[in-house]
Amino acid sequence: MTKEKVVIFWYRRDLRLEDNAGLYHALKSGYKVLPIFIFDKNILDKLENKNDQRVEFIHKSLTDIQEQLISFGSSLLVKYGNPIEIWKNLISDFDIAEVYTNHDYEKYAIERDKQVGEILNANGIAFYTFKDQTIFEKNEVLSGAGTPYTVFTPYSRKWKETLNEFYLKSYPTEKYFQNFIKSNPYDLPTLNEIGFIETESVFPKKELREELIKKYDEVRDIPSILGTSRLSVHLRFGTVSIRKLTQKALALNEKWLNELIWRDFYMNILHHFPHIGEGKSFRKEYDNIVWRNNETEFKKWCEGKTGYPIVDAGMRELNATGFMHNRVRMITASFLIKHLLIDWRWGEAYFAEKLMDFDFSANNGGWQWASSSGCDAAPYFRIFNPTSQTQKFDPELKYIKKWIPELNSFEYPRPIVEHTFARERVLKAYKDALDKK
DNA sequence: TATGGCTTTAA
DNA sequence: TAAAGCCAT
Repeated sequence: MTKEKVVIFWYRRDLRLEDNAGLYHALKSGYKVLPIFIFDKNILDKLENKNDQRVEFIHKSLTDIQEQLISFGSSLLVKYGNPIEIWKNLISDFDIAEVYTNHDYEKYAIERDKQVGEILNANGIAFYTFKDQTIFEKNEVLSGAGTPYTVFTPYSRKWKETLNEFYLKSYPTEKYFQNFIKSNPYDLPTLNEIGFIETESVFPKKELREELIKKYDEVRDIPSILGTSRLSVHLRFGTVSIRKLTQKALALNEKWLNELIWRDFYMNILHHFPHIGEGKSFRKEYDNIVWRNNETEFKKWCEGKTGYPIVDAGMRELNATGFMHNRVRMITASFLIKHLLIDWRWGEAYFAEKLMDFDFSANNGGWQWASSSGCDAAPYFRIFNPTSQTQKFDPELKYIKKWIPELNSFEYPRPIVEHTFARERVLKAYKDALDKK
């Protein structure tokens, strides 16, 4: 008996059924659609922490999708292994007509997709990919001269000019759910089977708190308030649609819209300047800085024991929850780089390991901003003063006390370095490096 | 076989 | 950004 020809939709960081570009096109292909997800051994094996909340988040999101699919007689197929090997097996297990997926702009993903595409094409299978996780990508927002923007403000202006209703329209996938292939439910591998353990994490809700977003511009900088959307993890894994959120942002709050545009901006920067994906500074002259890279101090920073309360509170929030308020991300990053004169890549890697919402382009963009090596970065002589940042954004020490209960006891460490001394030290290091060119 | 300018395309 | 299709007069 010949197998029925199917189209495969490959889920990656777009873990939702609704308003999903690649899924929509798959469902309209004229073939029955088998949705799949691959737990990538190459990525998972590098995660040292076996109670990684992100793996659990993915697992939970897949379970949600699975429940919906089962409710109308279809099922998600979830595999665990090396994607190249998995694809070879899929090709022999199914009679695949076409494969659909959404763009991913990270270095590893681009290489993986290229290899998968070659294998599929060699077997006569077309591989179709779509923009889904950004509003604009690649060359859709360019300057008048046809070059990519490297400064946010003109980029955002052009972004807003280019925007129209069409770009925000939802893909009505729900009209075509009958085009998923009917199947008995496939078993999802358990977390345990892929080498991880349950953490009983509580994840932020994916519903947008509209009343809060209306006041976003007033409260977003106060880390003691839940004044931000807390949707970053959902954007990271695509459990919410960027088009729907952008519609909301246009209606609710301009400042918050700008945050979504920053996200597009950094993803576009990664596309146009791939050297930042290879551990290099956006501005190459900043790779001449001679870092101190003191491992003991780095460890203290990681553990939240620098003796600077706002820095320590942030690092402890990160360690305890996998999240850090964005204002505090800037302060802790600036402190590591400029007060301790430690290579921003060390901090970038630590955030990458710990942040539930970790996204390469946004994380790298943020760290290069703080280190002054990035596009549209803070000037190198801008050095956050932890004390005045505290006075401005946590004057009653509410946030700090939440994370440092021993603040006023002898247990709390003395400052690791004196502010004015550190300031002069880093200014000289930067000056020396930048003069060298 | 009628009208105007360009490109492509649908959510 | 709404509605279509394709090329040149």
